[in-house]
Amino acid sequence: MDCNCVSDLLLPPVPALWTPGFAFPDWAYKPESSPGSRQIQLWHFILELLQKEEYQGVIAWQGDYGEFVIKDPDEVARLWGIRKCKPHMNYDKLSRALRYYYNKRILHKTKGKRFTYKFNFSKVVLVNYPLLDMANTPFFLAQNHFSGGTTAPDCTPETIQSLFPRLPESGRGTSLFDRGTTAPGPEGDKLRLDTFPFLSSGELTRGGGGEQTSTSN
DNA sequence: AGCGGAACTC
DNA sequence: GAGTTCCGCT
Repeated sequence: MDCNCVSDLLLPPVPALWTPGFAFPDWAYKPESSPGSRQIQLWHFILELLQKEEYQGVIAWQGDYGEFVIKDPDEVARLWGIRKCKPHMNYDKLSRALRYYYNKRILHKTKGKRFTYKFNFSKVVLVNYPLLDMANTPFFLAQNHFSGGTTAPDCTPETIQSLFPRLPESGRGTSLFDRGTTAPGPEGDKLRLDTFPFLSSGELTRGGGGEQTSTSN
């Protein structure tokens, strides 16, 4: 009625554009919780932003594998607020939700680095596909993951946008509600098993709290 | 900035 | 279960 975010039907598939050198496991994306849904998980949304180049000024991969930094906390919070139709979202609240993932071991904080978190992809995978046979799975070949991604669906853009002071036109010139930004591209992204360290080594090892101390900040 | 408890919603 | 909102503490 008031905020019906369910127009995730006619969204085109997105090209598997990825940051060079950063092979991200696309299968981490849950097909069910695609672009339109307000039931999207936060970590999922984060992934969605990270996937798109236009948000690299806002949030981007940085540092170790699975590590990302929120460059513009307010903006990320705003985008999250739009997606969830929560006009009063802010980074304070968002970070609380992020903290929720600590216990779930989906995320953890990179200590010493501001606004920097790290994914536990091993956990992410287990959460989504508990019985997934990595070696031979259709997910690797035929994954139709996201589309217009960050596009706010039917939260009535006009309504939402009126609630949010900042305009998307500023800086990067990325319209939040523009669905035509992603051109259809080659889907032949052959994912390689050896790009996922945790499958063999398992990077989930964090003994008892003693972690790496960063050089910055 | 970052943390976690607690009450609350969906 | 997955946040959201509010809070006090470091």
